[in-house]
Amino acid sequence: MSYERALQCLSDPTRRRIFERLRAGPKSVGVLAHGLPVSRPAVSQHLKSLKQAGLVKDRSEGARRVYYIDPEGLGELRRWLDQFWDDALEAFKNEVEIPNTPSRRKKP
Amino acid sequence: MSYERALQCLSDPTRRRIFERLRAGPKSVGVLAHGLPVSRPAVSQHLKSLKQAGLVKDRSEGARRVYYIDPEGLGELRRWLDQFWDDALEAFKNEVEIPNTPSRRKKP
DNA sequence: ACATGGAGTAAGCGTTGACTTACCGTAAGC
DNA sequence: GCTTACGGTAAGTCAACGCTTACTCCATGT
Repeated sequence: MSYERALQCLSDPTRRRIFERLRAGPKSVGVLAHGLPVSRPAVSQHLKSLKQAGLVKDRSEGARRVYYIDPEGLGELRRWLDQFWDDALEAFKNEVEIPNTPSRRKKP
Repeated sequence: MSYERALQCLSDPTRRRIFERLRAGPKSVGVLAHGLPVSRPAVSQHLKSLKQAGLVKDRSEGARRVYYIDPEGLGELRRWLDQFWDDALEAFKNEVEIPNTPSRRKKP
């Protein structure tokens, strides 16, 4: 239902960097923002998008908010891609190496 | 090297529609444009992007240009996603259901 | 209670990018 | 040859979006 959102989210480089940094483990917003070339509010906004796309979850840990990867959105994306992959491979076999313009050829 | 481009490409709804229509088989630009809510030049531009991302290939068939899905870009995307997926699942197990704010709780 | 730090929200700005119309090259048919 | 269909390119427009600064809320510590 929302692989569209996941794609949309992961298309942005900054958002991807945030997401990839979460791969090492859960991190707070401040920690995520530190080392990125954008301000902390920007990171907050990106995290909001990622959350809506089902790509991350968060829990509050005292005053901090800790984010971590949610396999949900990633799974949807994967399913969509896999289903595509199968069809694509099969269709590709029928189309491989059909020469360009079999009708007429330029003669210099 | 270019899963970034693939993501960027597939994030656009129109481009996705074009790409998904190619799943049924190779199609010319005109056929692709017909039935889409955008003009034919727009489709041309999208196809250019898709091609640069390694998501489609084209061959000329007389006066027509026929596009079809190229598994190359799809494969890169899939590899990136899969590698992510494994890490994400494992990391997720350690983080499931940690309650919010174990320290202090609101009492109404 | 007050001060501090961590994080989400609002408003505004600037850029990116998806779309349009108009134009140009090229291949097929008369 | 000329004409017609097909498709890529150019230039310009407008909305979407990523970022910033400012403000506010909440949780902790002294």
